[in-house]
Amino acid sequence: MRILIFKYLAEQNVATSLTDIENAFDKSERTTLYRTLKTFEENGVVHTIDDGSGVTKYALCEENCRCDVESDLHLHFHCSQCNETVCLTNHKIPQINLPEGYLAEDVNLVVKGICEKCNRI
Amino acid sequence: MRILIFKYLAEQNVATSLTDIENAFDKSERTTLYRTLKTFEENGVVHTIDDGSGVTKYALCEENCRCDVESDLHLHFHCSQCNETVCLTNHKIPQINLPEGYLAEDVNLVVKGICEKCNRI
DNA sequence: AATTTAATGCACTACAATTGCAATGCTATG
DNA sequence: CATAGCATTGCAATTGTAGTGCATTAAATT
Repeated sequence: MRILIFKYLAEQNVATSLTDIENAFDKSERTTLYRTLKTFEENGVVHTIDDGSGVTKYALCEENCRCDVESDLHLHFHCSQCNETVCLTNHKIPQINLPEGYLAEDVNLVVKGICEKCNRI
Repeated sequence: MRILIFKYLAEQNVATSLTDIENAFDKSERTTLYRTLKTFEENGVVHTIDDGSGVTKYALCEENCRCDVESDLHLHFHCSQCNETVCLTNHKIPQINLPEGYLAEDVNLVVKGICEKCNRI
């Protein structure tokens, strides 16, 4: 089952919500998926994305992803038209200057707009 | 009632969740607050922040805030210790380079870590 | 084979977000 | 002043996601 989930995620090139996965496998249970994804996350296989749509989405980590040891530094793009979220892994988050006394541990950067696919139509 | 809510928000220097406001006014209803805030948001009085805590937070827009006409460009800091979210209105979001074909409409940048207050303790 | 451990499925809870509808209050106009 | 129309508020209920508890099944270890 975990392997199936992994494969499914590998096929997607966009971040996928729990419900999406659930619909893809109408065999399996939400709980299983939920816990599987949690396990994946703990072991640095996937990372979660909060794209502001109110639903947590999941995406496989890249080969050299180090989101388990340091913050996940690439940005995400959420299309307000097709509602898809893509990882722009090549677009790193620029250095953020914080005021004195603030200590950054993690950075979440989500850009909303129209994705390339919808823009073409 | 709306004026009371506005005043309350003006007193806060951190972004405030619906529940926070609800507790502050144990007279009023969630629905009223909810709709009031929605009205405020539509009219550019407040902006909502998704700081990743799973709860939408609200903060008054600045004097010269133009988040109704263009994206709200300042960043937010969410303290993982005291759980407060502050608007770092002086810290603008740097220009983001997107791949060809992508059109940005809004940018949401939340930095998580330890805030100045908690860091001092 | 028996015992232990991991994985799965079902049922349920918790909480934020949201909506429908009725009741109330306010305003404008005849 | 009456009343019709609209905005605001309150209550109840619904939706949807996240998460937990427990029993059952599958797998691994001895």
